[in-house]
Amino acid sequence: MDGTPRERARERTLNDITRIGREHLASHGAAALSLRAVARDLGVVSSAVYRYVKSRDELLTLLVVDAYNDLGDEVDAAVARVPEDDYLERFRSLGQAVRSWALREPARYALLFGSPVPGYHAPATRTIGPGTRVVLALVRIVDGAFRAGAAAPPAAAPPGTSRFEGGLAADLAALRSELDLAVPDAVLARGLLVWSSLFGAVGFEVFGTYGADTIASPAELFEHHLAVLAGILGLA
Amino acid sequence: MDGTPRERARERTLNDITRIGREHLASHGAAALSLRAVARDLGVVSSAVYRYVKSRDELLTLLVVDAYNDLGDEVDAAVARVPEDDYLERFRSLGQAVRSWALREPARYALLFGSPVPGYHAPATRTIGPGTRVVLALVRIVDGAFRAGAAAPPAAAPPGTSRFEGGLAADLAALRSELDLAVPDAVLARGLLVWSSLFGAVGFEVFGTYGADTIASPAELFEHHLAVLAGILGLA
DNA sequence: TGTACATCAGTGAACGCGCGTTCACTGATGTAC
DNA sequence: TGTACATCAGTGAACGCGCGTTCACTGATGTAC
Repeated sequence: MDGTPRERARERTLNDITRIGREHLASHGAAALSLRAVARDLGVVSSAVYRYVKSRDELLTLLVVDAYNDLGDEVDAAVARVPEDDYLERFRSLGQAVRSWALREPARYALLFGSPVPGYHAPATRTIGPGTRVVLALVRIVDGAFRAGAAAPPAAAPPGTSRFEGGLAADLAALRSELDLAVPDAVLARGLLVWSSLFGAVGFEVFGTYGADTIASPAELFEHHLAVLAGILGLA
Repeated sequence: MDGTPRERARERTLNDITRIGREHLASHGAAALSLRAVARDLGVVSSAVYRYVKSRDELLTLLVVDAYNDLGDEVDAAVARVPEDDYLERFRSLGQAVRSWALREPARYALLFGSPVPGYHAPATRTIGPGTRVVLALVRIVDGAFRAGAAAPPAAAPPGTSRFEGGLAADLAALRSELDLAVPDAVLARGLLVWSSLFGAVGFEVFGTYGADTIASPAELFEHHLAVLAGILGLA
């Protein structure tokens, strides 16, 4: 709300650009996102967009960050709606939030979790923060449950694997210290599995990998998946 | 090897086209796949390609089917390498085959399991068969293990879900009769979860969703994931 | 075996389209004195 | 309060590029008699 009129106009235009970009993403996909088309919809000559955005890639970055934050906001809100000590319900709420966002915004979901856009590399400095919000929220739930004694850690090593050693143990240790976690390796690794499984299930649904005629009740199937995933995390 | 010389030449050229298509897929992504570029690499004028392929979309379909079959062949071979009654090992072999194919062929993996190509719809009649080979192989393992009494079915309903009812129960029943399976709902549904989880884990790795610096030992992490997934299928 | 004809692969030009990016410019809005 | 100057949004033309698809054509290969 503050800033000179010029600054406010500039911000409004930037918002218009990302909004139009979102719309093009939805209708034509990330690979076809074009500055010229955005300019057209903005009602402005194509070169004018360069006052706001250095290049097509920067527009993509804008949209990536925007989408990560939108998803992150929604997930955080969904989690916060559940009492802090109801870890199972917090987890399910997180999962449902991811799914419903993805179904509502398939193109933005594809931008974040689908095929990489050819020729584009998201600059880590700008995307890492927003890009880790969901997994962070998930890990916080798992860690909280563990600290509260509300999660039954896996009794034995899963069949066929040795205990955690070598590179993986180092990865897990680094994560634990970086995020200040209490969970042991076995639980943290399961948290990562649940993370990728969640997006696997959502991706199959959003991208239509289940045949449409095969699974007529995807919502129920997803409910089931969440329950099983909660089970492997030991959430009561 | 048979057919007239003309027919053999035609087949050779068609193979060249799909091979070049694969290469372009790998270097530029599906959305940028272009008949003109393929023609250039084939050493032929762009309109000549239309003798072999009706349109760009048909080339994409060719590549989709080709990729599904390549993956399917590799998975089938990996599974067949393990004794029929070693269900756990057959499952792990399947998972590893999917992962190694995906890492070797990231662009083709993206074509099959990544974002849909904007404006392109795979014709079901040609892709359903090849597209279901992996899940079929997986379900066969799970069903075989169940029939042999080698899988411990989940003891109780997962927490927070009712028994299978309504649409989901109908979906599962349809699958069971269509594929001539013996597994109960609870196991079949877990099979579907494992299926999507497998591709979730592979997709995260192929698409770089784990930060590269976060997970330095993805192979070990994947081993772990497979073991846990085998566990939720009750494979000994 | 030879000839007439049909089939087919590949050519080259053209259609109309869209793209990212640069550049010198106009004119309005803001700022310093 | 008024004037001189700086800043900045937006213009319009141009650059060189690539795309899918159609069309009438040439010339080689195959086939029927």
